[in-house]
Amino acid sequence: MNNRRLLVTSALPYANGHIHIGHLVEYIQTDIWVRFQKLAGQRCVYICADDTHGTAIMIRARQEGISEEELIAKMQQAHVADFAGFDIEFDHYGSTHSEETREVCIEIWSALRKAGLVEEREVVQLYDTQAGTFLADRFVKGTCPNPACHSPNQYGDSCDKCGLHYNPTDLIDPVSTLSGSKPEIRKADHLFVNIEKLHGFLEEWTQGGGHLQPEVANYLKGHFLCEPLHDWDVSRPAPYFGFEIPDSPGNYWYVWFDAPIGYIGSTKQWCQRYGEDFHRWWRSAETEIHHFIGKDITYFHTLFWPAMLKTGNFSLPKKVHIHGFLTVNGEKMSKSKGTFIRAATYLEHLDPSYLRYYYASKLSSGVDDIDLNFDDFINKVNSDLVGKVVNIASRTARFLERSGLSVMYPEDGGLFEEAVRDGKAIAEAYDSGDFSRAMRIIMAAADRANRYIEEHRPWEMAKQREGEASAARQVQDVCTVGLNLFRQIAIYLAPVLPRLARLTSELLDDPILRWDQAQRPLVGSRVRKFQHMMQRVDPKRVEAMVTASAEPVDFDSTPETTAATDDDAAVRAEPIAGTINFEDFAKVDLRVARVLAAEDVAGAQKLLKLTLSLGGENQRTVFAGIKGVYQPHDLVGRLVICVANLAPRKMKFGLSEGMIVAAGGPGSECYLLSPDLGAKPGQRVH
RNA sequence: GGGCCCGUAGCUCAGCGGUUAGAGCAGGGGACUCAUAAUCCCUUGGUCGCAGGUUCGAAUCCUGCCGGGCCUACCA
Repeated sequence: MNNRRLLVTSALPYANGHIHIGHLVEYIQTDIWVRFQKLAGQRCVYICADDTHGTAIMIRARQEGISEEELIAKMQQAHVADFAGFDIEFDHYGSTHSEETREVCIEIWSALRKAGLVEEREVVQLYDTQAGTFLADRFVKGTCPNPACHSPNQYGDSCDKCGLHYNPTDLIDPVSTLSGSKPEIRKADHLFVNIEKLHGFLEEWTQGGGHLQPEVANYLKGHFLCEPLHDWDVSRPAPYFGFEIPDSPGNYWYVWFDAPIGYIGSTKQWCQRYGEDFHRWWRSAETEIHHFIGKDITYFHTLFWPAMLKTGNFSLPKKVHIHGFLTVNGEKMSKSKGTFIRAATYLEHLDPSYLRYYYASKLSSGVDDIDLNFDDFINKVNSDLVGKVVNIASRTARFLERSGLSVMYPEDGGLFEEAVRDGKAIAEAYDSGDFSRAMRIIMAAADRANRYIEEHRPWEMAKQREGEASAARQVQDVCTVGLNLFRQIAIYLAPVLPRLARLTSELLDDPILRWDQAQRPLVGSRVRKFQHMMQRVDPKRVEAMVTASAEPVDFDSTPETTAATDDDAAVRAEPIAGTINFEDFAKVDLRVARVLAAEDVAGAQKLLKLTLSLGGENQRTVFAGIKGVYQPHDLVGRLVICVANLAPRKMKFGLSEGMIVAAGGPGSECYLLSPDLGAKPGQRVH
């Protein structure tokens, strides 16, 4: 396993949005893996870049009134800053909008042509004459073509009301979301890659060689490779922000064609910068290529990408590491709930080490989703990192400020050796991507260290009369053991917590640079004055971060949303009730009703007597506690909502056969609900 | 509609065919006071989503169902 050459990539973030905590799962995961490999002595290069092309970028630049180049430059700057804030250390961070990427695109394209894999076909699409562009499905809205549905305001691919799938050209009254104008149907020639011709190769590559996690290989086999592969549409007609296809003027490569090529383009830039031989990295069996991606882009990285590399005569990935998605508190990230947290927002409130450790403690080599649960997050970080790990240094280093570490490593009951043996298992876990296993082993070592200190009670010996050399030496020995156990742990955690490794290096005046430093105890060296290495997580800061994230500060919000300025007084006064299922809800029969008559009830302080019509002969007498808020003559004729199947209740003034619904707290304001225009008495509310 | 993944103690997860199912955190009791109310010892707590099947033996394999997450859509 020694002396490997590794070229590692994370998926290229799209230049249309900011980095958020969901993205960070992948970059932190990759960074930990890379740092581990480097620490272990491998030659390892971490390459990434911004993904900059496509319609979305073009549109966004127009909206902001700047050029695409300005937009992507601005975004790249923001991305780089976010990554740096989380200690994600790329060897090179480039852009797909580069000459190097263009060169490689041309190279692979020529190879595809030469291999006879490119075909031209006509595609019918909607075209926005005002914006001067073809419209992707999501840029068209109209009425659902299903005669039984006809829901308005549906996207160009399917109806979210009836579920029908159709072509954007089938929409009734289609409207471009870009200009609001009515698009026209136009034809254009597109270029397709016939990857079915590489079916045999893809079958072999995906199913063997350990290039993919077993569940991924299985998934591809069952769903793509069991039948002919579809041609891949890789061109888009002008206008389009991207690279124009040299032998097909007016057509551009689709963003997903050049995005992965950005891995190679960015490596090329790195090679030029450091005088490396490009061919040794991308066209040589001596280099292992490792891609880290999310499961949503499996398809591109495990079928198209290997097909392109193979045809272009580049090295194929040794492994594509696929991770799941992030949920927050068990749910998909939500802008309104404040769980859609941008990297920059996180950094304003919390230490990046917390998130790095938390993700590490949850990541396995599988494709499972991981959940960020804030209570768990606070507990885990405080208890594992501050209570256990940092605590070891905190309770021993102070005793060694004067004496330094013992000159000979003392007898420790085999603890140091035990942790040396752990190092092997931890290294294997890191290498295989099973970080949560590594964290578990490390925390067990931390528990042993704390127990050791507890049992040997250095503080008692320290209290003994001054001048007792033997007692002083005992304190020194016990703390030398404790601090060495801590140092091992800091080395093992260095891929996850580079900051802690740096602080440990400073404390012991001995830089942590290599994994195998954990195999030999440090002796005789001085110990600097101890300072806190990590603060506990303050739950208030987490809360503040969520609150800050709930504000609609991002550029991505859809135009339909309104900035919410309402306060939460009502919800605080009366908290949301426990969850019910649909059946519970369905038991309540709410109906539209018209007020036929309304009268004061003699002797009653709050009640009005209402006669309601549910249409036809259906009439109800209802006593409602709204006297003083509504005048009887204002109610007659209006529509209200009533609970139609509520058990009748005998009241002092007569039988009430239902209830009308109103908003507002008890005894305070009261607002009757009424249906929108067009509702008829007797209609049920669903 | 199709698919992938998950469902084990209050919470987060490990175990993935073989002794009485484990850990951390939280809860309860005690000890200690060097340490960022940290640490140490003891302890409560589980029909391993449900129902069938395979097996000498199933949390672990198979089938179906239920619940959750996610992806995708004339492409699966």
